Formats: sequence, structure tokens, C-alpha cells
Amino acid sequence: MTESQSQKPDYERELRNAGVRITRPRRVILGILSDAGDHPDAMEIFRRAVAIDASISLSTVYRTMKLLEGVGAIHRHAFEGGPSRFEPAIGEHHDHLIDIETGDVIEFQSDRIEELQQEIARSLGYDIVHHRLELYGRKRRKR
Amino acid sequence: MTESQSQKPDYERELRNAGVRITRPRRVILGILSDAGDHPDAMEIFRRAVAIDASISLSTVYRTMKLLEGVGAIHRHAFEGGPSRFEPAIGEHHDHLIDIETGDVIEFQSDRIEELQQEIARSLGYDIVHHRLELYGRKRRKR
DNA sequence: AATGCAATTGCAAATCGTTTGCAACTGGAA
DNA sequence: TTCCAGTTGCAAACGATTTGCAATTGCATT
Ligand SMILES: [Mn+2]
Ligand SMILES: [Mn+2]
Ligand SMILES: [Zn+2]
Ligand SMILES: [Zn+2]
Repeated sequence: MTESQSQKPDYERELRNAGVRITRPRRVILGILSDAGDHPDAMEIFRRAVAIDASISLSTVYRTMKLLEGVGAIHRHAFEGGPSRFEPAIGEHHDHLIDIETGDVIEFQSDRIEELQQEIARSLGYDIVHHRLELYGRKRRKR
Repeated sequence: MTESQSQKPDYERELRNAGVRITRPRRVILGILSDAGDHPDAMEIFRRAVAIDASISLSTVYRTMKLLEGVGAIHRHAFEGGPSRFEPAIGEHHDHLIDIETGDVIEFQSDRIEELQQEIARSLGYDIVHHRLELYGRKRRKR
């Protein structure tokens, strides 16, 4: 396997090109997002950021998330109940299954479902701009 | 077509059986929900309620929605951005397509997608408790 | 029909997640 | 280095929803 497909996005480059200033707080937040394997919310990102640079504020986390969402660098999820959660917009599209007991988020992907969504939308005279598919469930009890 | 399948749910009966007290505010709110053809939010329900009984409070609307959701009489939707929106839990299950330009909500149903969701969940070792499928799109530009 | 009391209400204040005004600060082009 | 528009931290504001509390009211019981 070559490293042609980096797992961690080079945000700094990407953002510079988008004409965004790379500041200290942003560099810290970008680093956190780059190697987050989960779907942290703003407060969690803030905690991780403060551990690196105590002067970072929650406001800046929120402002940065909004900016990154705006340039398409991250995705915002509004899972049931809780606050917005984020993840880098790398790799192929996927949807989520949320374990309603543990809160675990499991990713999955179904070309078939994606196709069907398109069909449905167009049969209704619409083009899909984006969508949201979330399954909420619990581990199947062993039989 | 007979009237064997009532379009408007008989909430009062349903709730009495569930051991819920039928108060004046509740009766008004239930009436509004019964013949709401749309997906109103709490504030909208409040407005419609006040038009019938000026003494109803927004708190009571919120408390009643929570109660009705709890007994499964209504569904709560958290469409992108806005506040929670509600609809009677009658008829067959359906999902929604939201017109991102007008805010219109269009209902649709796909047995195929529902099946695929089940398959996916069980392949991941889960039972689906509920799910959420929302398509956000815009009217296809006429070609 | 009158009684009794837990359930329900309206109101105001609180809460939660998020946004914003503002004065101080800083990245990075020149 | 200078310079200033962009960015920051802070505190206050925000919108949606929830909650404490004292007053009211369903409704089961006499
Ligand atoms: Mn994900
Ligand atoms: Mn609907
Ligand atoms: Zn998808
Ligand atoms: Zn569905």
C-alpha cells in the first residue's frame, strides 16, 4: 500500500488554498480533527484543544467548526438529542448507526440505498443536495 | 371508500386509556394536532392554540408534546436547523424530503430502503429501534 | 352535588448549545 | 519592520426547551 491516499487530511494546505488564515488556535483544532477517530462535539474538541494550548476558547472552537463546515472540510452531524458532532470530510460518504444504549457510532455505507434515494428524489421532481440517514438501535440479544 | 380508516386519530380515547388526564389545554392541542396536515413546531402549535383558547401557555404545549411523544401518539422531527416539528403518529411509516429553498416537507415511503436498513443493521449485529431518513434537495431545474 | 387531592397549569426564571459585539491581538503580505 | 484586515477571548445575548413553584383543576370518591 502506497501513501497515495493519506488517512489524515492536510488541512493546512487545503485551507491556505481556500484563503483561510492559519492561526495558532486553528492549527491546534485542525490537528485534533485530523487524528480524531470518533465524532467529537464542540465541547470535546475544546477539551482536547485546551490540553494542548490552554488559551484556546470555546468560541473559537465553534467559529472554526463553522468555517471548516463552510469550506466543506468537515461534516456536522446532529444526532438525536445531543449537541452537534463533527468529523473530517475525507474518504467516501457513509451514514451512521447509533447504539442507543452506549452511544457508540458505527459507520456504514450502502450504494443501493444511495441509489434508491436518488430515484425517489427525482421521481418527486427533486435533486438531492444532501441527506441524512441515521439508524438508532441496540445490540441484538444473543439467541 | 368507507370510513373504516379514520384519518383523524381519536386522541382523547387513546389517551384516557393510557391513563392521561384530559384537560382543557390538552383538548385544544389534541384538536390542533388531529387536523394538522403539516408538521408544525411548538411555537406554531402554540399560535393555533391561543387562537382557540387565549390562556394556553407555551410551556403546556411543550409539556404536552413530550407527553404525547412518550405515549407514542406523535412523532418528533428535528429537521436541519429549525426547532422540533411534530406530526400525529397515524398511518404507515414514511420519511421526508425537505425542499431547502421553500422549506416544504414532502413525505415518501420506500419498502426497499426500509428492508435494506434492516439488513444493514442486522449485519452489524443490531436491531433498529427507530431511524431517520431525510433528503434535502431543490426542485429539479426544468431542462 | 360537595369534597379532596394528586395532576396539571401559567408564569418567570433557569438551562443548554451556540452565536455575537467588542476591544485587544496577530498572521502574513508588502 | 510595518500595517491592517482577519482573528481572538471574554462576556453577554440568543433561541429552543425545561423547570420550580404556587395556584388551579380533573375526576374519583363520598
Ligand atoms: Mn462518520
Ligand atoms: Mn410526515
Ligand atoms: Zn448516505
Ligand atoms: Zn423510514
